[in-house]
Amino acid sequence: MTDKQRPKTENGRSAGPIVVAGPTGVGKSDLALRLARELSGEIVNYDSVQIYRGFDIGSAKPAAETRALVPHHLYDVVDADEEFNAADYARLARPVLDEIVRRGNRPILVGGTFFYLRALLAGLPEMPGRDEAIRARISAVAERPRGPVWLHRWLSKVDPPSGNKIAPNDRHRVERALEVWLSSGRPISSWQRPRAGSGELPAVILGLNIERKKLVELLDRRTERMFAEGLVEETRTLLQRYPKKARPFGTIGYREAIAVLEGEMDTAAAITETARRTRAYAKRQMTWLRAEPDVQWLDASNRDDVFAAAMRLLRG
RNA sequence: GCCCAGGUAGCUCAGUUGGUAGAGCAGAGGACUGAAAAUCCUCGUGUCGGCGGUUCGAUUCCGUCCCUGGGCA
Repeated sequence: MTDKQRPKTENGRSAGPIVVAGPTGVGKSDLALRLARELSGEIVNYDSVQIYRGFDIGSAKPAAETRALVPHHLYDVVDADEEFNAADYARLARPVLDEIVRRGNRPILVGGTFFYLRALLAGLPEMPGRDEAIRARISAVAERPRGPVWLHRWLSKVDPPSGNKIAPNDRHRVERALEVWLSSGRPISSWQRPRAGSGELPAVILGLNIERKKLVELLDRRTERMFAEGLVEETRTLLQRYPKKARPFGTIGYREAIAVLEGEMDTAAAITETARRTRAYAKRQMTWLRAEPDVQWLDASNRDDVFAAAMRLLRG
């Protein structure tokens, strides 16, 4: 995205959404809040777990008091037992963004699920969506002893590029590719993203980053805090409302909390494991973001400094 | 002091019936087309505790010493 393409308002500021990105725990929510207050912004979540009702502690969801300060959108809008994915997210978020702009405010996207962000900003190919019946057939095969291998061979036959690109063990992608093939008769690799420009939303992407060692410290402490603040109890309550196989129960922290409730892990082990997975997650986020073009990197070691740097960047 | 079990990759360990060794985890890098906090891919030379001995060759067998854990005194 060049400055030329970016629409300008009367005062010369770019009017597109601001995206706050970076690994988990760097202080994205904090910066987003400050920016929102300064720029009459409204916050829009793009975190795949914070979107769920009731998954608060483990997802580090902004507190109610914080949310009262500035409009916050797309938190607590999905139930854990509902099917929800990136396409649903994009469908949900697009009108929210439009309304904010219509109100004359600035959308500030904050979260960590860059796949959702991409689905929203760049769009997804207009290919068939999820089909539970087809899914069921495919996973029935996947359950068999050599099932996954068989599925991957099948994929390679009907869609060589995908067979080549997707690892046999990457069952989510193998199964989705076959799902598209079965429901459309077309290989998933033949579906293209919508043309650039059509519906694409211009955005300023702020990438927050801090030294890895410092981040790890922050994450370890945050994990301990989550358990101290009652992550296990929160999970116990949520399990009364949603089936254990509900998607968000597989996420970082909740999976471990369930293990504690079932007596498979003691709290200390759960904390270690959660911290471990959090670090791995932060790393994956950095990998994604590094490959993303047009990210404006900011040093997030100090909260006041990032804010100042972000403002300078947005005004300049 | 004696007996037993160990000392192998940052950690937990496997293994070599003697030919200088390999998994998981950690760590690093990467992928990402409706499960994405998910799912997956790539990367492992380390005086195999020290010193001697036997041997063409020892991390592997023998001796001895050191260290750790447990037991007995």
